[in-house]
Amino acid sequence: MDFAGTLLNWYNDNKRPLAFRATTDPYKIWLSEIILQQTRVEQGMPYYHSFTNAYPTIVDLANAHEDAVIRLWQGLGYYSRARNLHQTAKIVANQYGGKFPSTYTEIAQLKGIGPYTAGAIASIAFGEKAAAVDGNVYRFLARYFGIETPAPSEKARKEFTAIVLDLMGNAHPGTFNQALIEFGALQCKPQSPACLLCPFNSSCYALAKGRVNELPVKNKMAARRTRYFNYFIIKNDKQLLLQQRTAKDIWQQLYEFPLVETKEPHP
DNA sequence: AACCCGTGGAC
DNA sequence: TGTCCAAGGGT
Repeated sequence: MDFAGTLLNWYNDNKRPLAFRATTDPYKIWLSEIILQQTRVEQGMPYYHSFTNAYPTIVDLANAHEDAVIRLWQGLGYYSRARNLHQTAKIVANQYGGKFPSTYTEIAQLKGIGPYTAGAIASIAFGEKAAAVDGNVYRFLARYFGIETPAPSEKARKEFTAIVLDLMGNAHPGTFNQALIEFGALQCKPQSPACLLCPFNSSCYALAKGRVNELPVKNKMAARRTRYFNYFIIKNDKQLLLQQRTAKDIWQQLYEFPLVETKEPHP
């Protein structure tokens, strides 16, 4: 059994029955990919259902008020995803006649869609042979082949894209990409991967070399700053004072209590 | 290329 | 309690 065959057999036996896998609607596949960017499946799934329920088609989403879209997104984080989602819906509705573009090149030009998401949509919704290299794919292949190129980086993205396209062969691109992602998420996990039960354990570089915990090589994350927001709750019997964040900053366009920001907690 | 953008679960 | 970081993309 070759790599693709082994992977697809594993996927057939182990894949989760996720709602966005039960549709061929490019709109819903796109929506699921945007929601799942840097977001766990368990956290994103309620939002996927909320959006598909509130906006059954991409034209419905395009016709919504942006405030309503952002409000429905509230709690998910990375709100630029919601703004780009709405903007892209309007472009598809107005410039593509409500029909989602069907090629990687066209899809990749839309806002909020980068190399990973374009590859995912093109392959899953339209069967185009494109790679969808996310963190799961990078981890699995870095371990399996012993690749030490630090990620995320442009160099790593190109290197892994070429490998995926080669491994894919003539398999269905969308199924193969989802299998690769699901394998990374469920089997070749970041911590304590299930190597004893892994169908690739007889040919995995990292397992053979005892380097499972050293791969993949990751670029160190930028240090995070801590910000302190001190809110004033101003209200009377009927009214609550809120202000909208219009600045190009965190929580742009969301509403909040009046506040002062300080460098230390509790001034 | 480096930094920014959120939230919540795992440890 | 603190740190890490997830189906990344924009600038």
